[in-house]
Amino acid sequence: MIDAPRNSVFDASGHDHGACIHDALARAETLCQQQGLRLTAIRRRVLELIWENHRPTKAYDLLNTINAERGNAAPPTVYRALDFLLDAGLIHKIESLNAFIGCDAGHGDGHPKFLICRACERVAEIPSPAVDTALAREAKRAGFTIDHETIEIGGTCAACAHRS
Amino acid sequence: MIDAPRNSVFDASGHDHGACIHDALARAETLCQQQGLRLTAIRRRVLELIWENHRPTKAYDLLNTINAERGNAAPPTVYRALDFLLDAGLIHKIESLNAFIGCDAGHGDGHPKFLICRACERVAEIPSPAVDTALAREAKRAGFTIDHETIEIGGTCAACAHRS
DNA sequence: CTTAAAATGTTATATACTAACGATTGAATA
DNA sequence: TATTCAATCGTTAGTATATAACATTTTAAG
Repeated sequence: MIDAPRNSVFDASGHDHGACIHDALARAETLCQQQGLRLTAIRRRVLELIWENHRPTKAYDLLNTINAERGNAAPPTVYRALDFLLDAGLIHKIESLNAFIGCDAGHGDGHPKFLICRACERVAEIPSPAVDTALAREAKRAGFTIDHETIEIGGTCAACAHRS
Repeated sequence: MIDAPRNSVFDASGHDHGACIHDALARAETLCQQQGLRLTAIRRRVLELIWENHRPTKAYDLLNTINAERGNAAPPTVYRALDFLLDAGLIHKIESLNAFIGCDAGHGDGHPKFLICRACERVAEIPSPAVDTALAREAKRAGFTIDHETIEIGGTCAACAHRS
């Protein structure tokens, strides 16, 4: 068996989740301040819920939670917040799950890529310049101009494989 | 400007679409025969409609067409056919579009990867062993076992870039 | 033929997302 | 500080995507 590398999302040991959420929100505050964006109460709360969950989170789960808290949320309430967070680069949408996850900047400068464990439902954002390079080469061969990449790898993480 | 390679889906010239549909259905018949699967009338018709369209095709568009033809189709009619075709490997789902496209085996032995032109809505299934290799290496590093890859590259094909 | 499994029909419902418009808030500036 | 205009939010309604559950029909195998 191969251990998940330290700091991988798949390695839950040594993960101070409170600090993790706090850091993510602090980064969001900073980014919004720098860019002149307004991290309003709803937007902040949605981002916080996504990080608290620390798994791909569905829009309607967010909606239910927010409704329980404030009582007056409708779908647009949540979808607008999600759109804002997506545009700001603070979250990503996982297309294959119709769900949203906090951006941990694990993709570096490249396009985001995800390893998605079907057993524990956790998602690791991985960098891979080699993948970007290979895709860029294929696109060039086809004369294709890349706007956006959806790269979602489903499977089983080391911890879950070990458990079973 | 770079021309799309011959035989690319993005190169419409020289594409005999009638033969293309015919070949796809013949391949499906053969595959089902070999595997003991039943390509029933509905399943065959859904596959045919997807190939006729030759673009990512929505479930409810299929539903409307089939309803116009047979009059008694409900969502499960179409989704069951789609599930069968997906399981048989005869079509792929494009997650970022919630749509389905015929498998042209352009991925070879590797995982399917798609270039999706937002202008003409065409999709090319591309092989890229280099991408597969790079992803396999990343997965191995993380101790992650890959089941399925969703790789969908959105952008503009050569022909559409040239037109504008 | 009989029978059991596979496939389909049918109704209902769950989940995902957006359009449209009025009310409120808040930052910029007259 | 009062005004104003754009951004945000509330609210209603509707569209789009997908599945659950169960009845009926078809089909292949015994």
